[in-house]
Amino acid sequence: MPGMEPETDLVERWRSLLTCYNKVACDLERTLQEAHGLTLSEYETLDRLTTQERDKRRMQDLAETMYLSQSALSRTVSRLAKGGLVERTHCEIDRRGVFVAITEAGRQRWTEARKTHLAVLAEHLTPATA
Amino acid sequence: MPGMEPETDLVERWRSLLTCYNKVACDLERTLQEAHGLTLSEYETLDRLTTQERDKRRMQDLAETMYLSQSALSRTVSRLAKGGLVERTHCEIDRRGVFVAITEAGRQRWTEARKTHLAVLAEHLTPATA
DNA sequence: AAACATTAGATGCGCACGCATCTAATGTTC
DNA sequence: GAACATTAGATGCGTGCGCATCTAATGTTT
Repeated sequence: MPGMEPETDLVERWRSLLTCYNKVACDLERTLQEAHGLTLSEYETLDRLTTQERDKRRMQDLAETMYLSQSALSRTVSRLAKGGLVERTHCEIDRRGVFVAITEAGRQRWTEARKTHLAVLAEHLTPATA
Repeated sequence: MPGMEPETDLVERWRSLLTCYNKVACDLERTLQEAHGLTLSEYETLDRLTTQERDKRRMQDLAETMYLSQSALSRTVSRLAKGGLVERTHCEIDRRGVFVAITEAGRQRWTEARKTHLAVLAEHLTPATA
């Protein structure tokens, strides 16, 4: 009898996703803040900016690869800019657009934070973690 | 050469977890709110109260099976109580403790919301979703 | 039993979030 | 080219969160 109780499976999968995610995210958030003064979103933003080869990214492109709402990303970039980890430059061709570029300080901060990030991840999801 | 690049794998797993979780959670949050006036946390709390057989649960026991901080759970239960979906009763033996019991209205609301919940889950994580 | 430590849960606080809206620039239509 | 629609990103607003702290009840020590 196929499809007997797929609901239970579904809910169970979701619950483990929920639990697992929150454990990791919470720990990451706390640890990154303590050790490097970065929010998880801030770290992830820097990460996108270093990983993707281009040195400049439009907000929009950045948004596509992220999980944040448009407004949340906007504010995250604002915070990073205020801290000097990122620079905003107007797009010449389309002056509505905004380019975001990581600064040297940003790259440095990211390099340090990366170790912490990896350590926390390793601690939580090394084996098969649902 | 074992352990060559476990870092990349680790980060990739995390990223997909992050993305997947946020998609589902965000949709769930929005849909549950619209259709039933429930927060995700509120729904999950009701879910714990109906699924676990006991009719009464101490805050502490409830907290163990959940992903929320103590304060967040406390406020979630407050909201549910204000809406009449849950009842708090003092524990006689240890008067610091608080029992939480789902009400008939709560059970009803949960029953309706469950359909929505399952539908959203099905929509997002039917196949192999990382 | 008086003083101290611990524990259960509530609450003040600051913060990041999503939604809706606003502003300014670009595209489109007549 | 003037009026309207659309688009990129910023901002007002309300909300739920975690952390730290507070309150009240229980345990423990002497």
